[in-house]
Amino acid sequence: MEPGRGDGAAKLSCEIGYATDKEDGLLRASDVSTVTIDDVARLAGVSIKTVSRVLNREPYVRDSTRERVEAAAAQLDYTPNVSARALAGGRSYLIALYYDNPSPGYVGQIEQGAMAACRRAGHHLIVEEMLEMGAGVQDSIAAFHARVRPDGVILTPPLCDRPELLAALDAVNAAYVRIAPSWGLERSPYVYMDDREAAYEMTAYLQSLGHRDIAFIGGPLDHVAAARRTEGFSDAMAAAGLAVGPGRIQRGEFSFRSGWEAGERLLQDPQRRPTAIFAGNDDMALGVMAVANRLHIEIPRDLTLVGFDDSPSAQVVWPQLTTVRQPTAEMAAVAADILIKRKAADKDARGRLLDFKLVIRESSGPPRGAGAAS
Amino acid sequence: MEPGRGDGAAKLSCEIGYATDKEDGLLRASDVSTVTIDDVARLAGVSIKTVSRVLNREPYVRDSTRERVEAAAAQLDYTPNVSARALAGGRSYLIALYYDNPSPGYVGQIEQGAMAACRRAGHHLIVEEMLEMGAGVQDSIAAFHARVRPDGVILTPPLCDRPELLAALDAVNAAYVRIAPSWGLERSPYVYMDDREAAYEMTAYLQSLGHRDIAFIGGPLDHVAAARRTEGFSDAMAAAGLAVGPGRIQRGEFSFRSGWEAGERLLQDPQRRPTAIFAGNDDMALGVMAVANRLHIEIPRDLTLVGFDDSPSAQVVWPQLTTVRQPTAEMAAVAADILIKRKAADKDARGRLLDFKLVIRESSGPPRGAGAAS
DNA sequence: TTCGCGACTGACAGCGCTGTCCGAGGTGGC
DNA sequence: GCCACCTCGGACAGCGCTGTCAGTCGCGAA
Repeated sequence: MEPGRGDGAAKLSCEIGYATDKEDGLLRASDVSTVTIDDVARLAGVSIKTVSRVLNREPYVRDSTRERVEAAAAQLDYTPNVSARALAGGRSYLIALYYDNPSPGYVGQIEQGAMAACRRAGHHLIVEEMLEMGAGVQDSIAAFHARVRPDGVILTPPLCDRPELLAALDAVNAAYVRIAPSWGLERSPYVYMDDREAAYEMTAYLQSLGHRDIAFIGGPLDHVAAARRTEGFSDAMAAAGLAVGPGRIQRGEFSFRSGWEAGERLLQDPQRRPTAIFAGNDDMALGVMAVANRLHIEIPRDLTLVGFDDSPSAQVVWPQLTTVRQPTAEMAAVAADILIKRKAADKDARGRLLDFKLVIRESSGPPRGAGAAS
Repeated sequence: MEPGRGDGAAKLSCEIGYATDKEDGLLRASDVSTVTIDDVARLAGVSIKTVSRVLNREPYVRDSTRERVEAAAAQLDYTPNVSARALAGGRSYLIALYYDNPSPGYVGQIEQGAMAACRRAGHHLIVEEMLEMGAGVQDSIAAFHARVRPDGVILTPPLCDRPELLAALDAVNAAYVRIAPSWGLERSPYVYMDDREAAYEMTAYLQSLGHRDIAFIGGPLDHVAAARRTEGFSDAMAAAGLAVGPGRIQRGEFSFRSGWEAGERLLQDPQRRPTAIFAGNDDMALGVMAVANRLHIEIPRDLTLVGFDDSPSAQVVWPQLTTVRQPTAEMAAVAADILIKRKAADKDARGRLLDFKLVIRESSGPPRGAGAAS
């Protein structure tokens, strides 16, 4: 059935043979003869098991032996086969990334961070989109883990807050790390950043520019990170002794449209416009920007506008958006590392805090008519 | 070392046991006792091999037997283990997706399409970012294939046009499908859409709105799809008997910045502005939009602006961008299907053509002062 | 009735690797 | 100088599944 699968000949492992079949229409199977662990063992003059020990960094291998084995492996370009390892040992060398549907830019960042960490450790990333809700999730998770047995799972928000999902993972006894979870911090290791502090700093930055009448557009009520951003804004205003006027804190849904609507409420009346608007995420900031364009309010001359996330779109508008860069990729990398090392956060907490960064671009400036910044 | 790995007890497969170890700091290993193929065989009263036959849809299984096995499998929630299958049979049930660095939105779409196709077929998607160039690629591809042995590889543009990469894949005899390749169409199956036709139709749409002085911003010279878009534009203008004035075809790099620059050249002189600009991709269209905003040119009243790609940002600006939707996800799904079925495109060609779609949004309208459309 | 053939099923041997267990040396203490 | 102990290396049995091959059964043809 499979053409070109040499039977006895396949034993002559060392040589690299290219399959010669060119059967029309049939995709070539990858039946290049492989170098196996006992090729390495033979070349190094040791037993298979010793090679395995070197590979797995087990103790009790003489340095000289270790080096000989490593040299042999390098010479043959030997790489252990993941399936065989998974089958024999407990580990699959696969890390799964689950996501539902946050912005593609966000997921992309997460993916890259996780992938980098995996690559460093000889693991691989396998991506799963979890769309269905409710009971279906349990089944598909159970099935996935029975099939693949990933060494660990990375959960992105808002997925990482769904209780059925966590329950399903617990049921198959999977190791998982959550990124920026909103609750149940005791349930698993997690990685996060300080949203409150970031919002606080951004607000302080606006104040340092000379703004006193600053509006904030928050996110969904059930979104803990969003709440903490609002908190940071309020705290910073209070700390500076600045009043937050009525209607100066709007609620949005983290969408362009909701940002637009909040922007209209804030900017409609020329008499009551704030000099700066701090949107709880970039998408909403872009909504505000669209309103401003329509009303011929020039940014940053007439209005300072800042966002949060540093999404790709933030650089693809004019003026480019001042925003907060989340350490998204790093968070994913740390999460992957935790899973690969099979150790929860090294010391004290199970949560790992990473740093954000203010990204000052062109959409922010001193308020109109202000002299130098305070 | 591994706690809780019952030795003899592990044979009592049917029951689901949750590991009880709660060793502090140590992530739980997934050592839930598994239901294996011989549990199913026992329950169905057949041999392991027969279960395997049913699983793999092999012929020569009596219908009644098949049903009994399927019932048993369903009752036990049995799912075959991928690693074991990979080790024993030739197939890994893993499809790899290689990408370098196109826009995250694009990759996200590709991923989703490929993932959906994989899921339908009981496969999984494993994502690899190929950053390094040159010789490094060869090694890392060889290593990856030795480790993972994916059943097939999906190559996205512009990756799919790199000869060293194709050579490396050929060397390990991997099956791959390319998405929108620019050259070497005979080297592998591929999936694509008709960029020329899409650009032609978009141009015709602009003409139908009443535009006669239309400018086009093309892409990089070596980008075949870009060239075909330019071609479609030119052909449509010629077909309508419309002249393309000097400087009306600009070249960009598919980036926001290059769109901006082209936009400045096109819009700087109020006397010589086109009534419509067709940008070769959305990012460049957004660059033009930024220039227009700055110059207080109102879209679509003073200028019609359209893009190509339907990237996520296209909806996150105001006015929302009229553009061409590429069947990105479908292309990836088709690519995955080809690899899973292990058959090149069914009949005639190795290339599979998919349909695009014009997405009319708010950035396009009749030229200023025009009455009804022609 | 016997033969032959196609339909169907099962025993068996691995795939490439790791965990377990055991045994051979070497080392140091008394 | 002997034994206990530590250090290191190898034999062996699978992990869970599939390919191969050798059957067994039933049924129409000879």
